[in-house]
Amino acid sequence: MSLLTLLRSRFDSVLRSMADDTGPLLEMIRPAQDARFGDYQANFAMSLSKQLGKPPREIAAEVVSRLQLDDLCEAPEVAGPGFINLKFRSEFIAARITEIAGDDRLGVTPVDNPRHVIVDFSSPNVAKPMHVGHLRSTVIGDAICRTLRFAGHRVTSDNHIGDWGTQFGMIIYGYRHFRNDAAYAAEPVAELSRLYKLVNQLSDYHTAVQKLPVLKTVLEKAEKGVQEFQATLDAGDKKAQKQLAQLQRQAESARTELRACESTVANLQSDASLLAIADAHPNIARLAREETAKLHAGDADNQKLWDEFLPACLQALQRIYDRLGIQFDLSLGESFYNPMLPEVVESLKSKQLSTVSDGAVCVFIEGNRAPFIVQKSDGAYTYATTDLATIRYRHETLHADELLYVVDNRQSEHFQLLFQTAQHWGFEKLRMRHISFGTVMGADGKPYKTRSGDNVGLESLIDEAISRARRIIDENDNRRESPALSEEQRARVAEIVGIGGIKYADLHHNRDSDYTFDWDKMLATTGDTAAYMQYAYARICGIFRKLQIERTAVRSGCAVILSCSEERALALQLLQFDDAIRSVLSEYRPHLLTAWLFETADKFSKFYDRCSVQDAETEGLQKSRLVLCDLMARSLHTGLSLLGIETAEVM
RNA sequence: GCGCCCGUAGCUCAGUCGGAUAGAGCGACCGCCUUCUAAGCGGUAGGUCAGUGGUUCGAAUCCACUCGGGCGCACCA
Repeated sequence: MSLLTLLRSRFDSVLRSMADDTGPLLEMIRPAQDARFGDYQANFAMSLSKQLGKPPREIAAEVVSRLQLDDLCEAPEVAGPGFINLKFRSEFIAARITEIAGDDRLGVTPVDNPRHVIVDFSSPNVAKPMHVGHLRSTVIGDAICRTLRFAGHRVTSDNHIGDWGTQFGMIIYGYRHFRNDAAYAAEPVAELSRLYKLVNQLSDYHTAVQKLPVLKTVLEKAEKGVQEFQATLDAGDKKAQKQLAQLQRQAESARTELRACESTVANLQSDASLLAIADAHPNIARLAREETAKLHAGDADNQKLWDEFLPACLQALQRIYDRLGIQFDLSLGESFYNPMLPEVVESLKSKQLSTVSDGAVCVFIEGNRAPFIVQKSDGAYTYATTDLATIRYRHETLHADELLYVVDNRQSEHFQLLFQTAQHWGFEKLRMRHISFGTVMGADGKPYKTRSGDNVGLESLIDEAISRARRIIDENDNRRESPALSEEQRARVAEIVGIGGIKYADLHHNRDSDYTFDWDKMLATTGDTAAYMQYAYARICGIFRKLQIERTAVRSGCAVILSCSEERALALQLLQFDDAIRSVLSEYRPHLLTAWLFETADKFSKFYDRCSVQDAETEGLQKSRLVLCDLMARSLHTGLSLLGIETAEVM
């Protein structure tokens, strides 16, 4: 049982006689903020004071007098306005460590009510190379799956691949008109990706050409508006000043948009051969859309091309997942749900959930102005329809209890509408949750892009991380009197550290926040990084190597002695792994696990610094320290593995 | 115009659905290797928690407004 659960159950029996609902009060028992206040603190007395009409300190004293805690804690102390400070007895901590020393689960008890959770993450489009925008979903989703599984839930990871959207029309169009056969034969995915980009570029060009005069007019109007307003402006009128600023912002954004448009046009026109192609395909955007429509309508030729393209595309994706060490139980793409879509719309209609508006079949959710469009006016279905079909399939066929969607926060409105529609549609019992996350930013404060403005490819990102890690490893090992690593080991460690660095950097931020991508911080050997944790792990392995002791030899029958504050702090920290896992899963926030890992590694480093294992005063103390070391190593290894991060025995 | 999110140390970020003197890492400065991996450890400096008002025993946290920034908003996914 976790320490918190244990404490709370003891408090619960006392609080029951004082309050109807003890839940919120028990929530207020937490790890102490400051070591001076002990290990844990209970803060409920103050909020209980009004309810009971007694001073908080009196309440706290009464609770303390009735508490049965002697076997766990020193005598509780009432402090300040009514805090109850708790300190575990060192004998209790030592006994618990001995108990879990041989436990594969490191003291983490499986959940009481396992659920079947389907986690929908990564979800790239095929034919477009994966880029840094897919990183967070992939890494966070994987960490959530692993943690849920470890906690005892049944988990199905599902990659909802975009394999049926408009990009296929573009590829088909490109393939028919611009294909380079030799390139296609050699590297089909690269060639398809080139074709996609080309068609996309040509479409954008024509759109930009059309938009140009409109944007010019908009800008002129906006600028004129600013001038006129300025002319009549009363300098003392704050409201007018604000209005002016707004008009100026509008003009500025019109200017930005116009410039972007102009540069799209200029870029293409600067390339004569490209311009010739563009001129020869003036309606490329519409024609590409029509290819998509034909595919969806069951056109045999397009279907044949799709069947031909898809395996190669999936294989390319798989290569990246293999490098990242990520596996999916299912990869049911959009195409899988295509046959179910008409029925979904029929069902919504028959339940009178939908209305037709401007020719489109829509579900209107109260409080939302925007409709949830399930069938466009041209008869085509949307991703809303697919998402509904997916929900039904996951619940009725896969028997999921809970669905998690690891998707960036710009889609939050879509998911709100989706979940509410699904609830009205009859899935009230199914838990559905959008696990949203922020954007990966560059040093310039804008979404992370290459210098030329393209998305950063995931493959090159991985390569870069590994090669940077390799440089650090070489430098360190070469500095030693006799290098500890072979060429093969260095290459392997570089992968572990490089990929671990990418993942850790992502996971250690609260997922809601945008975060700034920074190579130097990501692969720093100091501070809160994967490398620091991995290094701590390798140092422990070094102790066992040096003393020529098998790690498994200390997992049973060794008494734990906590002879100094560093040992005690480390031991207590290790007992909190269970609570760390719980906290991660309560709102699906992996950064709470990175925080625990860092604190643990930090406490270990202090222990390592001041408590020699080799030169322990007694044999018993050495054994005890070996127990702590082994448990520490396994906690680090397990904790990192829940984040999808590997460790090396030697670094 | 409507809606959602954000503003915390020089930088990057935490801050556990209201709790004690607001934390960490990096950077800066000062120390520590004849001793298990110094990719380590100890210490110092650094804050008007964007601003104003409110709610109460108590606010970075809740409410209102203001300022500043980001992102969505009808047939793309």
